[in-house]
Amino acid sequence: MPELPEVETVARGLHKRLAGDRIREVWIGPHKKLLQSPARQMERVLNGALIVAFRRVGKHIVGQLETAEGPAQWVIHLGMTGRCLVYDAAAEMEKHTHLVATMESGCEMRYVDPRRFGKLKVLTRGEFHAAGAEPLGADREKFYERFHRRKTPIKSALLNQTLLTGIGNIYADESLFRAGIRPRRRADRVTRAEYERLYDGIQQVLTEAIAAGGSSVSDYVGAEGERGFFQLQHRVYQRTGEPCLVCGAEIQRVVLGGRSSHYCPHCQR
DNA sequence: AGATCAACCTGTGAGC
DNA sequence: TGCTCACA
DNA sequence: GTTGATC
Repeated sequence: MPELPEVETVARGLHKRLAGDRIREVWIGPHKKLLQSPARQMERVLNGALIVAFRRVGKHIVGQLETAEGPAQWVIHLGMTGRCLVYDAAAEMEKHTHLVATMESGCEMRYVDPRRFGKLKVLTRGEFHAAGAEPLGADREKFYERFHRRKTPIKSALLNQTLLTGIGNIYADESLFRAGIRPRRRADRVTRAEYERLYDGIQQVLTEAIAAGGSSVSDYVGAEGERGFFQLQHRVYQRTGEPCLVCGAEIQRVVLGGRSSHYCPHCQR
């Protein structure tokens, strides 16, 4: 599942391969629900656009474009199974390919998404901004202020993208493990000291995951098809029934808001 | 306000 | 091999 | 992964 570290990896890969290149031709598939801008507008903006840069904003990939009409932005959300891949030549078209941008250099950027939960749009005015704060380098005090009065489970708060943007199921569980906090603890019952540990845990987990190229659970791959390897360092996520790497206790699984949560009953309180 | 569940989709692996 | 169920 | 309805 693409969360902040995976999206960061993809954005860096796209930037490396495509910055400075120009889109020569765009093909858009029939599933219009993926589009948050009309297909016509998407084609008009992308066709002939110079790719200035790609960057990550929360879980969004933002392509900075220069078009005949002026600057524009290409905003991509990968949903659960979206992939942005750069192909060298006209490789065989993968199943579930929904958009192909052929570059002047000859390579193609393809958006592939089996479940079609992703979203694509173009903006021709204004700067794209995510609802919540970036977790990496977030202000410690603001982080505490925004969380500590909530009655919702701490894990639900971490998944709330209007508070912090970019944390998903994997990194919420892994951060809570590092902080020693159970996912169901009410956010307003988490102590100040625990919030300090949680903040540090988030920084560490995200930084390490980015360095590892993200987590390749299910079929996540980066822009050049490379797998991440942070899944090898998961301490609780999808380790239900296995021994805790710290204390040996059995990792537990509970469902919270319809999503699996994994924790060590001994290390996390 | 918060919790739960369904919806949006397809693929995969487990178990019978 | 095929069906169903759980899960991402 | 996100959103919207309902209790």
